[in-house]
Amino acid sequence: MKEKPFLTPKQEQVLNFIRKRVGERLPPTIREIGEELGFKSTGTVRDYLKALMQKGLVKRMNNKSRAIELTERASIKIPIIGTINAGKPNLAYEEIQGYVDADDLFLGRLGFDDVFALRIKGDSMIDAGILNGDIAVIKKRPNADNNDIVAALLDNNEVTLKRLSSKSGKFHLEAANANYAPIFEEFKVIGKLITVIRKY
Amino acid sequence: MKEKPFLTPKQEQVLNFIRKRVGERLPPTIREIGEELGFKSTGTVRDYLKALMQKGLVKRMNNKSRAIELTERASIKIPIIGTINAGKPNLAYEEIQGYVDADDLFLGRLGFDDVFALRIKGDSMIDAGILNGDIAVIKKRPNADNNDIVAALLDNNEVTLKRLSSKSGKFHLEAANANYAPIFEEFKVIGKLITVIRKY
DNA sequence: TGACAGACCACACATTTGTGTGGTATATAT
DNA sequence: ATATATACCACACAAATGTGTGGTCTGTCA
Repeated sequence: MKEKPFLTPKQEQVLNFIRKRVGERLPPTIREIGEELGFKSTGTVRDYLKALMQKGLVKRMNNKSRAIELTERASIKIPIIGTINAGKPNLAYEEIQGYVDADDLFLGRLGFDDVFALRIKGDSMIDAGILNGDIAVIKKRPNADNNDIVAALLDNNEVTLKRLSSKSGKFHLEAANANYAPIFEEFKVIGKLITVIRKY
Repeated sequence: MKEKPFLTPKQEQVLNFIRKRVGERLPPTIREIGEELGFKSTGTVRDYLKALMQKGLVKRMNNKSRAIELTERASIKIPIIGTINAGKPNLAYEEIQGYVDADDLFLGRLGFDDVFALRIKGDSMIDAGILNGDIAVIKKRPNADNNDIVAALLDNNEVTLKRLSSKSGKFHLEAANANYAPIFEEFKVIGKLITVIRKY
């Protein structure tokens, strides 16, 4: 008995082309897909799209140009790999543990309006793994919970990233670095840390 | 003399709608824009698009449906703020220091083919600010430079993230945690760390 | 020997979508 | 007073794009 692959090679090519185009911004038209893969008939492409739809990989809207959507299942993902088999020359993707969705990995469906970023200066949060130069993505909020890392506005009009801490009912700010003293002065929480990104 | 805003309010509405749709996957058609903003003529929308193009905010391709692209200047960005003025109730965006491009902040124009991610287990790189649970985005490469952080394949078929180090001509792997000994055994570099992402 | 899926093509047709010309009206600049 | 820009609308038309029907050929499954 042969292995019945989930997708035929051609189907995968079609899907990959859609992935590529979606990633590059504009989903392709039916004719663009055909052109790319060498199909001379739009009907052929529709057959493939039908197959991909039946397998739950793409969704479409009727009569709308370029309205091809990748489903959760097919969207652009980065594989999270675990152990790699040394016998293989390339990464053994059979050992994939899961996927990181390229899109919502970091921004996802957040409204862009309530999000801003701070570039970290200094080492006051180094013990929390937040280094100088990192980008801290903050979701605006006027408050946060105990132990959350927050962006706070200090009296001197500076913004700082610190851990919110409550001792005996009152909130204060704590650095994650023994060289910095906690801040007990007035401050205002302006947002909560949701993501840290560091580029090398 | 009145302030001459860069964009009229309506122009900004059009731009924001395009931003929204682009972010949601499918750029709008001219008629979709008109519908959203209450324009009854496609000509009106084209006038706006023309204005936005002249201001260098959008690019278009002729005769292609939905082929509206945001330029660098107009693309979806997250502001990096610096000092915040305490006098204002909201974030003072006048003090924006720059922008992080939402897209290429982390994945950018990398080919998805040569990228994978590892979820960090353990604390062996903690002094490099890479914590348990972080996602390390790796670009596949068979080699790297001294001091690069790399994903390496060990003899026991495990993948590990360590700093590549050369002493006396020979490469070995070093953890960023005094509790872990350097690795002098055989290993193969499979990729180089390009980004670390941590979600809270 | 069907039955059926994969892999195609040819075309006609319907819709959607982009283009272009020509208006109207208001406000500001010169 | 006359441009010039904003701010629209109405249409006609063309090009792009999606839909649908009806094939052919091949291989596999039962």
